[in-house]
Amino acid sequence: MPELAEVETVARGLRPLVGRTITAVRFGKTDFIDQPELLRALLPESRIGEVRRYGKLLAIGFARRRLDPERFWLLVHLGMTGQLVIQDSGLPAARHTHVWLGLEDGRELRYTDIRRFGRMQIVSAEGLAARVALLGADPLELGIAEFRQRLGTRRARVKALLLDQRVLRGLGNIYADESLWRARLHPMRSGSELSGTELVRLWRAIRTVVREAIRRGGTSVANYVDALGRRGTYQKRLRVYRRAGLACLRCGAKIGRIVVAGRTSHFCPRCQPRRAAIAPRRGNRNHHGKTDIPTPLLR
DNA sequence: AAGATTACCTGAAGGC
DNA sequence: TGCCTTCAGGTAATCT
Repeated sequence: MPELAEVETVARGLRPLVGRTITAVRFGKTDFIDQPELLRALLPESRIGEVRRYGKLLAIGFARRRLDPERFWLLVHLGMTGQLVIQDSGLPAARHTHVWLGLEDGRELRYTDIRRFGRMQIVSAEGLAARVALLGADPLELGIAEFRQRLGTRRARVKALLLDQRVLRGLGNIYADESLWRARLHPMRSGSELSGTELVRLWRAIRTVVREAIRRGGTSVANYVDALGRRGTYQKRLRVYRRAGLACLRCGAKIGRIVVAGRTSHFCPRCQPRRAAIAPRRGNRNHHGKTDIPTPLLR
């Protein structure tokens, strides 16, 4: 579910809680929490100092109010169906709510997760840094040079690269498909086979798609809601995702559906050809040192 | 190194 | 209505 745009929207919704203190912790199931006892021990009497997002990972910074001034971070990954919602403690909790963090003003920060693919844990500043070091670049922060370096040198399929959080952090199945459609690239193309122009197209497409998705509060195709329980509206802007069998909004061809990198991928077989639609020039040599075989220019 | 497969867990949707 | 299968926005482990 929650990809970069959704998690960013949740993070923004949580920021008004900065300065608030947790008064109580209550759990339902805890099998998705790393050391639930630690949360129970540290969170009460701790003040929310900061809310950050690294890709799909939420990091909520805390400081103990009394005792040691030690700071720590609550990491929350929403998985597929995780929700963090601020609610009045009087309201009945949704089914599958497993963590309640009471606030001094009578509200609660509640974590609900139907499938419990999400994860929660407390880490130190060093622990946070170690986690972030495993992640790739933020799609909105990296420049074209680094983008080229990170994708253009890899032989894996471009769809797999977009989904790999060590390459770029924050893209998931929806925004990967939407970005590839926008850039007119087949999901099975290899990173190293992409031309400079194609890489620029992809870099731009990702920025456009993700920025617009954030502006629209994310995509709600099933469960996703923000910290105030509101759905996003980017689902109205989707161009290929979940449109298999329908006409491509750019060329009219029938949108296809294949599995790439173990994930369902939607694409337009005409706009996103498997082979680069580049007219080869005489004497042009590809990376194998062989002359390019002319591929029919579609469209 | 990259890809395929499986697993984690629950619910929705479709076929019969 | 019920039963069965398939699929779902994520990630990690294991095998080839």
